[in-house]
Amino acid sequence: MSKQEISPSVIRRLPRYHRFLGELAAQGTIRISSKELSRQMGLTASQIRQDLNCFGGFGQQGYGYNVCALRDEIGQILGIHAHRKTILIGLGNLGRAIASHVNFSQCGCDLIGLFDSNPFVAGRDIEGMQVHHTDTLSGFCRQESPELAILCVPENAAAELANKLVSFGVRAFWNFSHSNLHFEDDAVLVENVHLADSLMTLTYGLSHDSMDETADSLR
Amino acid sequence: MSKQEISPSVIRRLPRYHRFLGELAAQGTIRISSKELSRQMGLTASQIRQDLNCFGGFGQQGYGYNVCALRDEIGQILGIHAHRKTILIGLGNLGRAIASHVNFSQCGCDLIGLFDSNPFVAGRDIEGMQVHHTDTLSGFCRQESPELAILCVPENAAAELANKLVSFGVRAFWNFSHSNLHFEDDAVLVENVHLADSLMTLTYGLSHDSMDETADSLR
DNA sequence: TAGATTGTTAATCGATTAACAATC
DNA sequence: TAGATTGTTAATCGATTAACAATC
Repeated sequence: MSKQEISPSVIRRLPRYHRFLGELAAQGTIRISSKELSRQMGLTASQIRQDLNCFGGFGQQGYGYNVCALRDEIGQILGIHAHRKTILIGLGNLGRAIASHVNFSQCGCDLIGLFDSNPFVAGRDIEGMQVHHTDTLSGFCRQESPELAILCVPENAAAELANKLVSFGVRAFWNFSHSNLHFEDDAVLVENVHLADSLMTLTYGLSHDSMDETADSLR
Repeated sequence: MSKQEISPSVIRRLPRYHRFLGELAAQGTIRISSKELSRQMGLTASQIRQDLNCFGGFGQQGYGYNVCALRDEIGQILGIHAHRKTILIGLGNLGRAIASHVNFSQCGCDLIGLFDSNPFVAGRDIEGMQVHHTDTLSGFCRQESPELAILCVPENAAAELANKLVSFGVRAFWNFSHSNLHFEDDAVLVENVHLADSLMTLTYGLSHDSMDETADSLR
């Protein structure tokens, strides 16, 4: 159990810290102060120090933070060395893109199985992995015990599938179907990804931008 | 210009309201109270009423909200009827998935051009649209004046490309390259999407779950 | 009218920022 | 030592929740 409950806002910033520190390390930067890091990330130095001190004192007064050491600490906190067994269900356009585009090992995940309910897709090879038919999920899970499932299935199939997977022992869902998964049992973790929501904030921004004539003429 | 500046937290909830109201409408629900909607969405009724009242009084005391009318209002606020001219650059796995998977018109966007720098990709047809070579971007933008660009290019290509596009008049970026775009000029809108960040919050959750033995044994 | 539910103000809570003593 | 920068406490700010009068 961690010291205290860490707030979601802090947790959501951790991957970003990890990313920036990785870039700094790649550039050969050895040390960095919270002030300089805040400048580069567009945060305040206070916030960075507060965030990090949720987990421990990783810096040194008068010196700052060692880039590599801090990155490693954050990686540990995130659990990126955990090799969580992960399966992906639904190999349409999006599923295939996720399978090939996301760096799973950098996220602490091992992608060990691909599944699709379409018999013309099952059997094919994608990214050097064979796609299994969803009918074989039960047996696969009994044997491999995956912890995390990525859902790239149609909206109407997601809830039923997820329930089944929970009964097979899956404890976390990265859900790209347009549904809103939710489990009473909050031992089951869910990230509902709605890409369109992110695009719509741009649509909103464009409409409410003072530069914009369309919006102006509408009011 | 809108009444007051709306907070980003409210704006980010709008697409979600829109989505839920759409589902309710599809189910034939005519009216809904903030209380019932809050139950279904996992929010508080207070928050819903506060959020909506940023934009106007869309309800009726003693009755609640008309589902369709409210949905239309939120759609207007988001600007989903704007037909923003949109281009997508980079038709690798992810670019192709975005092009085919996202419902652009529902987001107020018209996807009018696909571009790739690879001459073997340029010329091909994707989703019934011809892919142009990135060399033709300048001319295309002069002619069509797209407002929004979706970047599915490699990290190292994103910043330079984005700068060029701004000079061509593009005012908003949906950025899937692993870079962090940022413009001093805050008339340029940016949504940096880092899919892996979302996955990592699950990794974190699995590691800090009390059920988890790996994490326990590490402390 | 009575009941329901909004719109809105006030209270609370949490997250961010500022300040500064501790210390490398 | 002097300077820099952390870790941490206190102050501020903003967002969420609660309460209730207005009103359909």
